[in-house]
Amino acid sequence: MRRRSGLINCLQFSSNQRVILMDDPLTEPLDDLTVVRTVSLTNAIEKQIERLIVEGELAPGERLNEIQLASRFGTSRGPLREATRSLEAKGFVEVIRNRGVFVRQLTVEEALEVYDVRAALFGLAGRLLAQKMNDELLAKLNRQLDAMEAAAAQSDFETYYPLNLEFHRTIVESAGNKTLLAEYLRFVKKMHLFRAKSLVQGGGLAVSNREHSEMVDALASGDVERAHATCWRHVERAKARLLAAIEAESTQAASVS
Amino acid sequence: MRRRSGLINCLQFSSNQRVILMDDPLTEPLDDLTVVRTVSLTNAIEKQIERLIVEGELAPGERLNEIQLASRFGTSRGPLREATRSLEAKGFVEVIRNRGVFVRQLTVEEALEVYDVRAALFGLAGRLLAQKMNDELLAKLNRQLDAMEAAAAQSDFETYYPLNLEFHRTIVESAGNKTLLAEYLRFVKKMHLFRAKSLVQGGGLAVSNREHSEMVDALASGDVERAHATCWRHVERAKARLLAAIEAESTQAASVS
DNA sequence: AACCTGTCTATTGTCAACATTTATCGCGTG
DNA sequence: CACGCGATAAATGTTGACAATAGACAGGTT
Repeated sequence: MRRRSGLINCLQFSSNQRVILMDDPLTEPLDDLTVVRTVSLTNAIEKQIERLIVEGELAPGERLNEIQLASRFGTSRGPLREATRSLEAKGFVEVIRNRGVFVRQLTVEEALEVYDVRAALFGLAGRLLAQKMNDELLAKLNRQLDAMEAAAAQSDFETYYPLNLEFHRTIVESAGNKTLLAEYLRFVKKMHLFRAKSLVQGGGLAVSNREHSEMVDALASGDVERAHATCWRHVERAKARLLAAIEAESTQAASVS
Repeated sequence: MRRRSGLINCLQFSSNQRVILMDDPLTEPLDDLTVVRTVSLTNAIEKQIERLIVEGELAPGERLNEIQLASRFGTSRGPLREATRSLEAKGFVEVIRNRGVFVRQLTVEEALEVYDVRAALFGLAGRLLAQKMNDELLAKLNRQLDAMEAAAAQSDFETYYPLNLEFHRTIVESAGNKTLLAEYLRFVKKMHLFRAKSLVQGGGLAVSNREHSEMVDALASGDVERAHATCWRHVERAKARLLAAIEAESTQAASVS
């Protein structure tokens, strides 16, 4: 099949052959078709590789084999290379000339750097949101708070973690600065590149939720400076928890060996 | 010349044919050659396009013709497309499928968004730097302050502007957070995409320099919160000046028409 | 005159092939 | 046995060609 001649164009995967792009008017409604047309192969591939990285199938430090990935996605190397160059610019992979593309690895120092930047961005979100807080939004945040508390009470981490992400996203999204949101989300994703992902995600459910309550209170108070400081401090505390976890890990490893 | 067979590989330009990549051991010292070997064609092209955008040869909204640019750089379209995908991820161009690549245009709203994010990042820089200030660094900042003051006294904007950029860069760079520096620089570059570039660069030399003095004082005081607030406010004031300039421009245009 | 329609052209999307470099592995030598 | 060295294989860098799309334009119709 050298040419797909406008029939079917799909991205296929290892175990579950998932169809991403459809171009067949017989099997697909017309509305979806127009959507499909706007997505380039490069974009689709980029998203898929990003997924593989975030979900851990591609581990930090691992090399991305162009030929292998291209055949897996059912495309040539051209679009794949374009996708990896985009991912490089976003900081998810590292390209070394004549050597290949590698999933970016975050050192402890870089992870701490990212936390500081995230703190600054999240602080800005708090500042902006405090100025435009309304009842509807407050109700939404309180709902999310309750849901997290319920999950925390049962120590249900699988439920808690996505709720936690969504809560933070709501705050940044509601701040109303799209540039800020895009950067914030990029940095959150970037933390997945840190070797000890579990350490990042860990850190007391109940403790975290107490901070979340404080944050909502500060945001609702309308006190811009307080909201700013509270949101900033929340990320700083997460950074401190990570640091503590790393040190606990290393002393434990030292005592074992 | 189908193959360059390891002799000369150059990027050529319209009026002045500038040689960017050299691979000829006869004309180029070996040290430079090794450097050249590590730079991919894609990277070189990307940097050149970025230069064309920042210097204004490629105006915001303008389309980048792949064939034309590729022939101008003396390469094929492959590396060029990779370069544009990287620039897209960095937010300098916009890619529309089957239509082409366009130099990104910043609306007023987006420009103001960028200012807010920059304020947050620069505030973080101030916070970090206040904690690690030393005599040597303070002397450097004061030297830059003096140089700017001298240029401002003569209303020599051509000298003042790069000094101003360098001063801010010194602060962010000295903060010691590489992630922060990279993001900060990207946002500064992004402001070049705003239609009214002159408005961004404008805004009272003397006024700005008074703020710079305050900033250095705050950084030297060791008071983290004060340094944070002062640096943040400096960017916020620049934003306010831009906003005022835009409104002055629009009212002027309204009165003329 | 406005509008629709079919054709044509310029440009982008994608691919397969070739050139070049790096990594691997077996082999001989000190 | 360790170490360097050369042939081989595999992967990346780059290219030119072909397919498909969007925009321009001319011609006919209402």
